[in-house]
Amino acid sequence: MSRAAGRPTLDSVAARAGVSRATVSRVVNGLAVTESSQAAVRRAIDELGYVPNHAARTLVTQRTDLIALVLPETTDRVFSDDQFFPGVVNGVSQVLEQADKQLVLMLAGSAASHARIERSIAARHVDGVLLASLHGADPLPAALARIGIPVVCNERPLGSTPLPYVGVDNLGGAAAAVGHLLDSGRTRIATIAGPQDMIAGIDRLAGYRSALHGSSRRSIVAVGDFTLDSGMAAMRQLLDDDPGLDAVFAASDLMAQGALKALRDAGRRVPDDVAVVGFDDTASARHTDPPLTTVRQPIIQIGRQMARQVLRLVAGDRIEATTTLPTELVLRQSA
Amino acid sequence: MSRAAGRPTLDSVAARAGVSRATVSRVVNGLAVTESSQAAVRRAIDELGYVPNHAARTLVTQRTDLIALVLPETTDRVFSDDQFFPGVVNGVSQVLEQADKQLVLMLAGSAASHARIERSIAARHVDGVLLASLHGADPLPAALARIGIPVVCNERPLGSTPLPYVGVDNLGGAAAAVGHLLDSGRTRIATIAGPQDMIAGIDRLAGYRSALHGSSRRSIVAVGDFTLDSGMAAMRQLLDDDPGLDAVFAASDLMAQGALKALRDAGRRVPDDVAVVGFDDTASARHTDPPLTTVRQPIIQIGRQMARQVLRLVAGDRIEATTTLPTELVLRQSA
DNA sequence: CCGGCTCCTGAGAGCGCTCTCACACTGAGA
DNA sequence: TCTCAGTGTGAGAGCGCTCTCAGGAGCCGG
Repeated sequence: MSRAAGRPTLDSVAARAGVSRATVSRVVNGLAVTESSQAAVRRAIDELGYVPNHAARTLVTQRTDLIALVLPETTDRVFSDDQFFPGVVNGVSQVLEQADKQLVLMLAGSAASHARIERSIAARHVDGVLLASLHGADPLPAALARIGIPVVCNERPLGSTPLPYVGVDNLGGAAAAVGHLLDSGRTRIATIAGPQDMIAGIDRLAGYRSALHGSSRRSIVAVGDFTLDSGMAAMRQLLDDDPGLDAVFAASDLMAQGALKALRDAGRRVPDDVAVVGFDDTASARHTDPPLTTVRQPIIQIGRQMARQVLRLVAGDRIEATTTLPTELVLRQSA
Repeated sequence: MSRAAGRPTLDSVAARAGVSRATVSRVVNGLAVTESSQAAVRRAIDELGYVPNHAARTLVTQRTDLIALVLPETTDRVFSDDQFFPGVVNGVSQVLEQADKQLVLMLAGSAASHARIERSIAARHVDGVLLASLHGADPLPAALARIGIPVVCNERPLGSTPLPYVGVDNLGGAAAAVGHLLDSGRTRIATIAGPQDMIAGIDRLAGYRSALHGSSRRSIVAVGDFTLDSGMAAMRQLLDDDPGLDAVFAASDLMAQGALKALRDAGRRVPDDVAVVGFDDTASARHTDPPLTTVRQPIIQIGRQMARQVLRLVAGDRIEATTTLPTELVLRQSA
């Protein structure tokens, strides 16, 4: 039979150390206390194995030390195959760990889970919210803004709710990719765009267009949904539309891999017949055949920066509404 | 200026509904209450937008409704490229959502984060713990067992701490793969094993050995760490060791992809010269060249089952210590 | 018409912590 | 010697909830 009624409390530590509860609290929270009671309290804490009760602390401080990462996609898609989500989680968790906060993961696939997440956040179950992978008409940003909790988005939220966000230079990256294709003498440059209800899809297409605009080249566009299969389908369609194309910019590495497959199936050599550039620089880009030239976005940095920003909001600081991280063209063999 | 002092409490709802705090609590928790007060309370809750304070509730019930998923690998590796982690998260989160629990993600890369996680769990910050990707000498299982919190592991924990776990039939899957290679007439069958401080690495190698044992074939082994690069290196070494080999079983799809690359570089055709079988059936297995024959493990089910088990432990039920999910050989073109 | 039963309700204690406030004690300055 | 800062400490209220317990209302049989 173990000792009755569980864990030691502030009171039991206080009793053992021969001081008041308030003094123990001061020691635990690092406030001024004489050397001697300090020592006595520390010894009592060690001997009793005291660990503060988080709920009790939360009840009075109104802080939970929890940050939510909300992924409002269908769970299948979030996890499908690109490495965006794990990278962001990684970055976020690095920063939260240093700040001694915990990460609560909320996947919002269904309408029901949407409601549940909103309720949980309205209940101030967490101190702040990170919102990733936003789609066009998502009502969550507006709902959170109404609740008035610190929120930081990944990429500029579509719709009318202005929320601080951390994004990457999609436009510049796409333009750099297309610029590289132009510089290397390609003349008929197509693009496989991403979903047009996501900033990453929209802005990368815009970057493609703006780069072509400078030259007198015509734009050739097919739209995918960032997945490999959609890239394959889009590439086939592009070849149908314009068999003479000599380059493709795909808005994700996965779609670029699909394009590579479709091109191989169609008997085109890469990069000899058709140059291919991707976007993301995921781990697999190094291993495609040929290795993929692509636009690197600093995924872990995105996570880190989002976490830093939300922590500053939680702490009551003001932050700049917009952070844009640079992208970088990585040259390999496919273009 | 907004209304003073924040959110409505049980008391304010009670006042508005003209009943006592206890009655409101009963309504909120679905206990017996007359029709009329029921209605009055519901109306008051709606009008006030009342949401229960989670910390206050936790303080008295001793439940947090939080389940931790601990990934005690270096974060880089967890997220590297295979899809195991996202799949497990997905499954776990599906089940937790239904049970109205939240998922707390804890990445234990460094020793410091290890300590932090232990502290957080010792403080009963969560109701239960899911432990994945265990490595050999990890002290966490023992530490958690000592704390006496509900824990469910992914795969049998190495070391002497007996904890309930959910695993897959690694041995049977590997044996099936090798059996298929034997059946199709391959005679010199090598394996690229996984890390030998992880169950998945150990058992898949054992499965390979046991299948070969039945025939009179010699085993040819190289060890990788589940990554593509390690698979490539291992394949090169195997070709050095035994240029006449005609089949390889790789303990992960990623290593199989590395093997595919190394074989192509060495001028071997797959499957004509060398057959290749992987393990996992990740999304990318369908897209390798040639498409990968592999052993499918039901990753999402693992997550689901782990979550179910830990919820039962939290609820005070007894559970069977061991759950083994089936694996299944998926035939494609590589073998 | 009364005792006993069931059912619902309200009062109130208490979960473990933080934080304000007042008090005791020191030492410097008048 | 007395006042006045300045410093450390303890008492106690209160965070918002659950849950026990006693009491009141309603209904039955006697």
